[in-house]
Amino acid sequence: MTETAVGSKSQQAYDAVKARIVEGTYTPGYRLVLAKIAEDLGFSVVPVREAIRRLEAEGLVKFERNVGATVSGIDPTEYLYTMQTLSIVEGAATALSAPLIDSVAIARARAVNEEMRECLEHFDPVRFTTLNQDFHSILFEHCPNPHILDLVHRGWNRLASLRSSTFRFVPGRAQESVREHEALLQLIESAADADTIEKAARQHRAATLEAYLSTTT
Amino acid sequence: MTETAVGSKSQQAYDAVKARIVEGTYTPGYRLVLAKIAEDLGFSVVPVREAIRRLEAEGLVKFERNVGATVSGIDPTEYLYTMQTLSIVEGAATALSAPLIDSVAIARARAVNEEMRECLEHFDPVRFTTLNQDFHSILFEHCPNPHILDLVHRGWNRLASLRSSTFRFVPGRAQESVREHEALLQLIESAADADTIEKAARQHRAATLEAYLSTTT
DNA sequence: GCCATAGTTATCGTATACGATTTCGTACTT
DNA sequence: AAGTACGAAATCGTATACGATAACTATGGC
Repeated sequence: MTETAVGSKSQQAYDAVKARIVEGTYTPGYRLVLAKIAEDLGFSVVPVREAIRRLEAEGLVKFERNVGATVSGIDPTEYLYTMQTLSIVEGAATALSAPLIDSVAIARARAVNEEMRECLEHFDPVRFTTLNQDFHSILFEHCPNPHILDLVHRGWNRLASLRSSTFRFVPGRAQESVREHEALLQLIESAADADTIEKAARQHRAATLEAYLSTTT
Repeated sequence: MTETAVGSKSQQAYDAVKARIVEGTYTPGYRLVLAKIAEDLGFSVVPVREAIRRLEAEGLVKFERNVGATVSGIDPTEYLYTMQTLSIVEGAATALSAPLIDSVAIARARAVNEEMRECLEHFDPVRFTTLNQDFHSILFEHCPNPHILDLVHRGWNRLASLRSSTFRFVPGRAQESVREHEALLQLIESAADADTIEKAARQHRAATLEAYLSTTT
């Protein structure tokens, strides 16, 4: 058995659809027709329905009764709300996580940040954004409260569909970002109090949001 | 048609099961058998399945593949996590909401708090807890970010099943709580800065959690 | 007398089928 | 020519049916 972990067909359907949304095969506004997806995947509509409902609960798709599901786009307002929410929960998660981060994790994070710095030369927004997630994951992943961690993951998920291009819109922000990362690491290393770390982490994300907003206005 | 607003059967099933969990008909650990619920409600299992999945996404039920769903209990750890999460998101929601609260809403909140104070005489934990939710709802309901608001609602939902008795365990906390409410109102009235309000709201909830924890240890 | 194993039952997972609702196109009326 | 009403096609919502999985029970061997 090479594919033990696949689980139920609902699960497979969930993974498949989610993957296509994240990788951009299904773009925002795309009409998700149950029957068609079911046929593509090779099974019936029932598991697909469940998968869609789960994605709806996570906010990745919008569902309208008797009409159908569409990939929920991120209009600027939606982006703002999501980022703001993420700034709050991620800030909290990072603060709670900080005391539990050992020195090897710090080193890993610093290495990732170094890669980001190098990446600034011949700037690749997609790669930069991936590294950015890696960096922050290291910081908040030790958060002992699974609920908060779950909220952080959901936030990242919601951004996933446009995540690949976040820094495309605000290239100038990238350098600041790398600097703030280092500052954040030093706060954690020096065992700064939770409130300070939370504020810094929240502010870091809020700054990215503001940078984005200033390009559109 | 006297029941226009009921919507789909999935929705009805969702509402029905959720109601029974909240009101305590289905206690934590209760085994939710799809076929039985379907029969009770008078329709087939398919809509019930979807309802259960939604409740799972909200954390009200736990689902195990090929085994079934049970009402997710709140062991002390779970309670701690939920309260901590709620303290963070509710604090943020209250701070964001504060500038938008007009004087009539303040007056309403104050009236509710007055009721709570009266309620202290011949203490009724259930009524007190209901009023407590009313009070806080007034404060955070103006939060302009729907995602955060949604997280707050989910948090309250998770607590719903044991909410009716929260203050039964910590009767001493009730008086402090009323005092802190008034302090919170004054902060909002005086247009205190967001950070101050957020801290106060968060601390208020954290204090309830600590009071609860001190009874068990 | 206890443990292991096979059979049974309860319950879930998925497929298929059909009725319900919405949407879109077309023809008819003004 | 524009608007409305009717009808057809697409899609969703739910029911029923059956196969799959896991918990339970009883029986046999040690």
